[in-house]
Order: sequence, then structure tokens, then C-alpha cells
Amino acid sequence: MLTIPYIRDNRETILKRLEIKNFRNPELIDQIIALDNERRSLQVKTNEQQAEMNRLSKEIGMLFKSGEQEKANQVKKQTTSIKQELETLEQNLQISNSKVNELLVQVPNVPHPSVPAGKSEADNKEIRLGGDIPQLAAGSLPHWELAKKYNLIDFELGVKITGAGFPVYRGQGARLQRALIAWFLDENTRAGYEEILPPLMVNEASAFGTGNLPDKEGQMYHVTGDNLYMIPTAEIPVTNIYRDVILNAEDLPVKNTAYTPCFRREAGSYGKDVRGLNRVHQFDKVEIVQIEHPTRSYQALEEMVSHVEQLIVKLGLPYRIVELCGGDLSFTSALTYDFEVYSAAQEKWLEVSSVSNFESFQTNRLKLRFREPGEKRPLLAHTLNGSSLALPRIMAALLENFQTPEGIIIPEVLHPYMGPGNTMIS
RNA sequence: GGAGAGGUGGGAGAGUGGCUUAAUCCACCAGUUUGCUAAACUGGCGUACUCGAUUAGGGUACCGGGGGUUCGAAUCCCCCCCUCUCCGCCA
Repeated sequence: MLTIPYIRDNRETILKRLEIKNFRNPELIDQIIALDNERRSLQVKTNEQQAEMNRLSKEIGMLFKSGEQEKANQVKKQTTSIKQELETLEQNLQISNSKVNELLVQVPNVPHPSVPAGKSEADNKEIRLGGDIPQLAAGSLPHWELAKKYNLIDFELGVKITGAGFPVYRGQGARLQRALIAWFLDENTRAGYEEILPPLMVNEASAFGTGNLPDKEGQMYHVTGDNLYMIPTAEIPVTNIYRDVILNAEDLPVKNTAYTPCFRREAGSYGKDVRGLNRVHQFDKVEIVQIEHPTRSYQALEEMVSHVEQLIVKLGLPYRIVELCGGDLSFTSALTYDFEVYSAAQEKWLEVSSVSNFESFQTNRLKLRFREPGEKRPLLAHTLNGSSLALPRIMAALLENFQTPEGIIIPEVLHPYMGPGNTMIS
């Protein structure tokens, strides 16, 4: 969420930039400012009365100590009216605080000035196009057919064990999946990211910290017996490492990478988009997270983008990078680049990564700050994250694009991970 | 699952109703001293909100969380959460 001082000082800029996100609600902003003024005057009054109360209590203590019982009882009488007043004030202050907060969480993050206007996906701006779209031979198959043909993934078996959207990888399919995960992690480590293997379930506080609660509750699997949530992304446990943390400026940037399975209920998603690996309830993903100094976060974003890009290039997949327009930008993001790979048999672009700068929108809620030498107060850090990469759609594109009549060719970078001589699935 | 112990600043740790403005030690920062380092000494050392002028300097809250008793709570009472130890179970 945005900070109140920022809203107070930048009302016009915020309103103007939020229009890019198709968010027009000046009343909300003005209400926040008005409520905050009210809150502050309540706080001043409350603090004054508290100070008076403290003074009187101290006086009573002193009087009792020196044996002046009567005087003490007299002062005691004075406290009753103040006490009553204080009770009301404190209640109102609490109400005021929660009202401001309630409104504050409804304000989306302010997009970066470079974000193009637009309503939907169609208005996203293509930044780069790379790789060659393969000309598949006649009779080429979509990945779910290939998965069956080579016994790589069994979707029906997953239905039996768990339900739709929980594929079972086996044999070479399982091996290829593991190879991709290992290679991604190794590439990320080489790029300076520390590898994290976090818990796959998180408590309420963590889910709140990253904003997945209360709004996106329906997206997560809830383990009711212990009140834990299955993670929809590694972003939650990894980012929460730094909840309520004050870093030193020299610790920045923090760079973490994590492989985790991800669990998403995807309530309401049906139809042909969910075919095969296109949309599943459990999938593997390797995530990268950076915590950076506000003055360097956009540099970090570019660095993450080129890092993810070279992963796709090394795999040999045709891809495009788009900058999301205001309408397609998420509630929490200031600037997002999406990566899509081309799945040749489906003749479709599939989103495989989304790299974003959240600026201080997440860290404000997380209370993730850093101490700048010479600064009196800690400052909010910036957070960025992205997938590097989401496995199922990469797998889908690999299978489809690299199919030949003889079998599926495994990209060279994965050879060391596939076992000796294992360069083709046949 | 059963039994017990506990949760206090960055860390250790004292504090059972008002000389607490949370002692003390360690760590850290600045300074003094000093061939250098170290030691010693002096001072500083939390977070949030708020008043003030983005100063100086104040005020308030915070001792796991939430209630309660009281003029006054880290301290007493109630509820909840968490951690540790032992036993049981277990890859």
C-alpha cells in the first residue's frame, strides 16, 4: 500500500497516474486525506490526556509515599473524568485508524511514468521479439498428445490421485522437469542469487504481508486444520523472510532465488485455455526476488529482464517481451514486463514470466526497510520479483517446438542434467 | 497426542504494583588517548505515530497478541498465539 505522507504530498500526481491504470476515484484519495487529518487531531487530543493522566498518577504515587493520604485521594477524584474522556478518545482513535487503513488498502500502486495507457492485454507494448518460430512438419502434435505418446505426463492419473490440474510427470518427463529446475537454479546462482528452499505452506501473517490475504483468499488452498495456506508462489515465503526487518544499506541488493511447487485453485477458469499444461493447480516454478535501494530498483528491473531473457534464449525458444499497459498492470505493480514463449503446435503465445517492480508498495505493508548512513529514520526498500521460469508452459513449448519425427530434441544447456547420452526423447 | 518450562531492546539478561526515565553486560557508532592494532575512558545507541519549521527540542504508545483490575501494570487476573525441554509416535 501507499504511505499516507506520500498521498498527502502527491495528490495530483497520484490521481493522474492512476488514470493510466483506469482507476478514477479522487473521492477515495480525498477521503483518506480527510480521515487522516481527523485521525491526527484525535491523536493529539488523546496524547495530551494521556500525558495528563501520567502526570496525575505520578503525583498520587508521590503523595502516598509521603503519607499524604487525603491529598492523594483528592487527586484520585480528578482522574475519573479524564479517564472517561480518554476511553472515548482512544476508542475513536482506534476506529479512525482502522478506517484510514481500510481505505488505504484499496488504492493501487502508482504506475511508473513510462507505463503506456491501455485497457487490456491488446494494448501492451512489445519491447522485443526473439528466436525463430519453427516450421513444424505436418502431423505435429500439441504437447498433451506428445506427453501421452512418449509417456512423459499423465493427466488422467493425476485426476485419479488428486483431481483435474494435478499432472503426474514420469520417466523422461519427470527427468526433463527436474533438469529445467536444476538448470534455472544454477543459472540464477551464477547471477548472484542466493538459493532458498522455503516452506510450502505459510501462516496468515505471511499471507497478509504479501497482500494475498484478505483479497485473494479464493486463489489459495487453505489447510483449515492448522490454518495454513499452500503457497501460490515462492514470492510469499521468500519475501516474508524480510518482514519486519531493517537491513543495512550495504546489504542491498538482496537477491534470492527459490524453486517451489505452486498451488493455485484457479477458481472459475475453464475451457480450452486450461488444456494440458496451459493452466494447472499444481506447478513448479523458479522465482527470483530482489530487494533494492529505491534509487537503483529500475536498474535492477532491467537486469532481471535481461537475465530471464537469456534463459529463454539459451533454451532456444521463440519469445517476446511486452511492457504491460496500465489496464493490464496488477494492483501492486508499478511496472511489469511479461515474457511469452511461442508454443508452435498450439500456435499460441504462453506467458512464462512476469517481472515487476513493486517499489515500496509491498515493503510498506511488510515493514521492510533499510538504514541509510546519515539518515535518521529507516527508509522503505523496493522489492522486485519475477519467474525464472514457470515450468509447465516452458515444458509445453519445448515439447511442441522441438518435436521431430524421430523424437523430441532436448536443448543443449540441459544435456548435463539429463544423464549421459540422453539428448532426445524418443 | 501427554507433561512441564518459558516469551523483556540487535544479542545475553535483571526486573512480582509507583526511586523504571526498563538496570547491567556484550555488540555497534562517534570521540579522547595512542607508532599501528588492541585496550582503557567519555558519550551515543530501538520502532511507530505526533507537535514543531524537513531545526532545536517536546509528547504518546510499544516488554509475544488481545482484553481486564487499578489513580498507576513488564509486574496481578482472563483468553489466545508461539518457542523450548522431556515422554509418545514417526521419514
